[in-house]
Amino acid sequence: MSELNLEAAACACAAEIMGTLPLIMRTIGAEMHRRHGTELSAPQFHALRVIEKHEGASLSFLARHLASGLPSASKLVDGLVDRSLVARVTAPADRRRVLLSLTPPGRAMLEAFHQEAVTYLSTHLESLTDEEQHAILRAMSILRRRFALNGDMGCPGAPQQGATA
Amino acid sequence: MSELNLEAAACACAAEIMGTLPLIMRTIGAEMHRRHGTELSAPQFHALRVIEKHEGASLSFLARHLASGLPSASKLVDGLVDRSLVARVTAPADRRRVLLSLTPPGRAMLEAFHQEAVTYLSTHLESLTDEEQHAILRAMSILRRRFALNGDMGCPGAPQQGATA
DNA sequence: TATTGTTATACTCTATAACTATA
DNA sequence: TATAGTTATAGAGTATAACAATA
Repeated sequence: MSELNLEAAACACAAEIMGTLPLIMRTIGAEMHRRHGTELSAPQFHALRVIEKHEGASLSFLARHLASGLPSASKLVDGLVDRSLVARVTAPADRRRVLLSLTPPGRAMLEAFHQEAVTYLSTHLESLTDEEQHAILRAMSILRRRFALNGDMGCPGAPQQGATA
Repeated sequence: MSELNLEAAACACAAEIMGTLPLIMRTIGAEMHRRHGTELSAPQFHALRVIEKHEGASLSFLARHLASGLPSASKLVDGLVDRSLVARVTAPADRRRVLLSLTPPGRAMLEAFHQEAVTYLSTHLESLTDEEQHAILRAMSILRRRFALNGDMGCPGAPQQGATA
């Protein structure tokens, strides 16, 4: 019965997560949208974050991290390149591939939006006790380890070689 | 300096949340999409959850909870009504308004998807220790209180009366 | 006149399929 | 032949503006 209890506890955890995370994400999204309109959509913000963390990422790599298809990622990048937020150049070593990187304006906009979201979020957390804040930090640390993308889903630019197998 | 530290701690919390929550949400979304394709999109799932929790909600109420405009909500509901997942009837007391409710198939589909998401999530949490699971439960409880919609954003069907002012 | 909701139109995001270019 | 990416086309979601119906 201890295994059964473990599973029940995991499900209880999962249900709480399903009841809480979407609420927080919508709260942040709504506030950012209220302040900046359609200046930077959630997919665009996400794409910038991936490219920032993986400078020189290929389009396939981005698509995997976006959990979307190549055409979607390609079109998304089109818009970011048109607005000079992302640079897209052909890879010298393999001219089929592209290398993505942030332009200085792209980096600046990403940093500004991220900082603004963090600051907004923190207004909801300031009145918490030290102990409560530490509980959140600890939970985030546990969750991040559990949900971290396995092996970074391949090198930023390298072709896929059975990452899931 | 203690106030400064409190603010810094809140920002650190916020940054961890920004680094963790989107990752989890994308993981769930990608898995659900992998299993069910476009059978039920995230906005549709969210709309069903709001209507389930607030039977008889008006379109305005739904739009507020979706953090979207009335036309978006109207079109979203169009699709759900066309698929017989949601019932939309004119309110007898005020014929300008509509009352939204789940149909039995709508309720069944929502329950199935929610249960599946919870079960999938729980597979990531089963191997955690009791203490780690409790840390997550506690953090979710704290966060949910902080981000709960104030006063439910008005009664489900009632007109807005300066909720933000 | 104010409020609820819909329709018209446009843009972003995503998906599938067909295509190009490179390896 | 296989892989990386783009283009073509279609559908969902959202926004603004204009409109209809009701209060």
